[in-house]
Amino acid sequence: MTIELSKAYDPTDVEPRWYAEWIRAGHFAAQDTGDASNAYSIAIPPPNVTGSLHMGHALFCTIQDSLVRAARMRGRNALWQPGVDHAGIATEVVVSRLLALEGKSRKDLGREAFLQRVWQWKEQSGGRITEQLRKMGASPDWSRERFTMDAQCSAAVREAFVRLYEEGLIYRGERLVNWSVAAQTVISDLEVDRAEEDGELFSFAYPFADGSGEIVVATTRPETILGDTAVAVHPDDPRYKDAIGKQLKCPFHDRTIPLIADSILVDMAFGTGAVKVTPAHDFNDYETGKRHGLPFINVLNLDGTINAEGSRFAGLPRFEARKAVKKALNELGLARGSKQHRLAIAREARTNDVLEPMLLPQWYVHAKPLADKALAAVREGKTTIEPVEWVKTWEHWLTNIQDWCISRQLWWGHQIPAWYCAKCGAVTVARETPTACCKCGHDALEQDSDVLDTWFSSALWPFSTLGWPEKTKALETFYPTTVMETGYDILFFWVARMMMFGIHFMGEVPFKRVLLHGMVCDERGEKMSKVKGNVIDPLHLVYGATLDTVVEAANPPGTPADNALKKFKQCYPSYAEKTEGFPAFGADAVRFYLATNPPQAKRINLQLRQLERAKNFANKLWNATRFALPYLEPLRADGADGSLPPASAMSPADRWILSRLALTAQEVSDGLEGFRLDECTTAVRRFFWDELCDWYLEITKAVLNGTDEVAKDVTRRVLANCIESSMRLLHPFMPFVTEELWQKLPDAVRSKRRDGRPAEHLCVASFAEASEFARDEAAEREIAFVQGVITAARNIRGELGIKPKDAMTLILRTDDAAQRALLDRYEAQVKSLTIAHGLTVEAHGPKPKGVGYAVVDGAEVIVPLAGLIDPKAEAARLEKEIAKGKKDLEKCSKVLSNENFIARAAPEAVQSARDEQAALVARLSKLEEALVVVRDAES
RNA sequence: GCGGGCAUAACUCAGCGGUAGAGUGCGACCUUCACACGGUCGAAGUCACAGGUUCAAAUCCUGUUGCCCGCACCA
Repeated sequence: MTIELSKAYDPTDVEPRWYAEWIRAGHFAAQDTGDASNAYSIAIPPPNVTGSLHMGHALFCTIQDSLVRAARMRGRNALWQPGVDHAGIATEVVVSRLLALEGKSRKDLGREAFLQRVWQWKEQSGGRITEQLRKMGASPDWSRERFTMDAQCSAAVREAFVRLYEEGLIYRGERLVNWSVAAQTVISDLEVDRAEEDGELFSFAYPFADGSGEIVVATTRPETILGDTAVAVHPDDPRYKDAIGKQLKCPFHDRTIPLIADSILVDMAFGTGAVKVTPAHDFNDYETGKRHGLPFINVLNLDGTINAEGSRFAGLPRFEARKAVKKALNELGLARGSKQHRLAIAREARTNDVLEPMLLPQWYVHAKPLADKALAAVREGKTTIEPVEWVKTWEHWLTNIQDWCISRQLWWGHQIPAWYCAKCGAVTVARETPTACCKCGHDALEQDSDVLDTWFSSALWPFSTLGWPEKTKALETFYPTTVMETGYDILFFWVARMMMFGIHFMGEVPFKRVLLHGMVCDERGEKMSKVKGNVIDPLHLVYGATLDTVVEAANPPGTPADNALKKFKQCYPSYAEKTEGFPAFGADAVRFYLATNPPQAKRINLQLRQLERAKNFANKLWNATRFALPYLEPLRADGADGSLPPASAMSPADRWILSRLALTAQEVSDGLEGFRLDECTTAVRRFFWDELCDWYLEITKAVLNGTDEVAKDVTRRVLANCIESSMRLLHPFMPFVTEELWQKLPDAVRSKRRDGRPAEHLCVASFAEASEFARDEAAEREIAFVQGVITAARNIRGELGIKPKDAMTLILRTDDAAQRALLDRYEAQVKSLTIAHGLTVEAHGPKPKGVGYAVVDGAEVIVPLAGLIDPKAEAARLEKEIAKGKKDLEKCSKVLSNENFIARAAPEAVQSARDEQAALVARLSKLEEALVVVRDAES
């Protein structure tokens, strides 16, 4: 029964079949053995429950799944811990928008009902991203899927909060924070998006209270005048020196504020050199206010309207108030003009709302002591950060760390386990809901309405998912995790915080190695964003999509189609001419392509051509296997031996390809160890395509179609093992196509599991290791010689324009017995690969006329086809070769004529230079003789 | 302003002390019995610039120029 494969590989036919199989077999399940030595674990960076798969997810999925699959095949107890986080702000924004469609607000529903709605929404659409990860071939242990809001993770959050509070590492304090009016919550400094925008710098005058003139200041936020509590100048500024200490009259209030001197805040050269100070609404002014003991006047309500402090402007929304204040100053005759001004505006990422610095009480984590331990862990090598470039950034940030504001004024999240006593005002922080105030014992307690920052629960992820605070077998087995792999953009958000909490709560780092990847960008290197219209949905690449669909997904909803298309083509120039959208590249191709990017690349410019190449590679695997399968049929016989034959039975080509395979397996192994998936994929691609397909397969055709049954058996087994091993080496990167093809191979050649048990699927078969195959340098040299001869003959053909249909014969001359033996042995292959009709192997002799000529390792390749060869062209070709040789020889001789080189360089370097020189001299003399003969024929 | 990074073939990027690499693209040829999602051959780089260390530098050091990314930013 012969297995037939279609002519071209179709991922849409193959990919959907295997995932369910793997799941059914339970291959992704990790075991809580308690044995940490054989464990390999990666905690997934939990995607937002609101999200859908983007290229960044596809990238981490590829990298992590490749590492995990390789570990699993190597017999490690591999756990890829899956899950999603609750994404406080993002989710609340999404659900609030849905409510808005019904004409309702969050507050209309109330906390309980709103949370119900969020859970409902989460149940409906929260599973989307994990479904999408399955499409990418991800192999986490789904039975352990966690959610940051589930009971286990929530218990961990509460435990962590209470412990930190009891240890004095969490406190409540009033400070200036970034308030989002739109999201109705504070956000952390890290989540602030700053971008330059055009604004207006408005100038106005503060009159001195004593009537002795005025001082002019400027502002981009005139409404903050309502909260000014000083004007500052530089102490050394001669213009204002004498006025320091005087009082200034507030335009809208019946009060005066002082003119103070501050060298930190004030830049004499900017504007008038005088700055208004609003300590409750500006970060620099806040510091200034603390330095000078100024009052802090908050003028904003949480909804962004001006509060009672704003006198007649009270109740106006902030931007209305800005206009009104300007108008009023004009009317008072205090306006002193305005000008266009570029300034960096802070916005909240999800709502794009302008953030307002506000003085509000919030909960903080005292970060310094935690950060010091995280720093030490990396310095001591307990955790390594790769690529190493990031270590400096890590150091810089952690040494200058600010306390972490962990409270958010949201409903969706872990409510802070702190209760305030209505009677004495004391705070009770507890694991279980308390019934009495810890101080006065009264029972009138109200829980803090805020929730914790999502990153707080994410920071516990590597151990909360394993059951902490319980002492579980899972923790014992998999903590510390082996690798943390994520984007460099969340080094601070997440990696640093996991390190701090991991060390603090577990007493051990949460991961031994950190691997940071870059950002997937468009073809021009621009970060993907809907605003730019360059977002590509990875699943559109996997399954294919029409151009309309692709372009629609690239832009925000509602973008006009023609405009969207134009933007898209600008971002992806290689698609400028196309009309048909994406073909189904398949998950394997997307993965393979993503894996070819080195980890130190900060930007990964999505190159659709490269992706196409990856798809073609899958097709190559398919077709090479399709070609080989019929020849492997005898291995399906009962009791057939599919193992590698002894070296003594193998031909040089057999030993050569296995030697290359050994090298490749080593490169893949090294690449995995060093997180250089680019090197892994390059190595296997080269092996399979350039070596196995282009040479070995071609060489074996003559044998497999021949009559020598013993040779056929040997070749068949070598070929089968090469293909089988290639599938094993590639499986972590391209799980679907390799599984499909591996399943089609005869049983006798399919590898077992690492522990010797049979492997029903490739995904649990033992990984291919270099030790399975022998390096054979002699065979490598021999085949390199045969390849050299073939390439030289092809070169003559190509350069001289000898068409394939032109009958060509070859004369190969060498006095070296080993070379002659090889050429005899591979006569059929040399002929077929050069399309030569005849071939003679003989000893060196006088140069014949009218021939194409080349020298390979001292052997001569002669193409005696007088009728076909243009002597002029051949002369030109030889001259080019000679010029190249002379240049090399010159370099070589120059080095060797340097006495210092002979004396100081490594002896091997000197020897190899001498060998090189000798070979070049010999080669050149042969080529020059040949040139003379050609010129003879010409004249 | 402070810190970090990058400048290598037309493009995207490897290499990081011993004679310049890959893929794509480009030019020519080939539908030869797995694959045109293929095959063969070819052209193409003074490795940003200037110094220095070394027998030897794309590779190490210093400076210059040009880009990029963080952090802090002018009221």
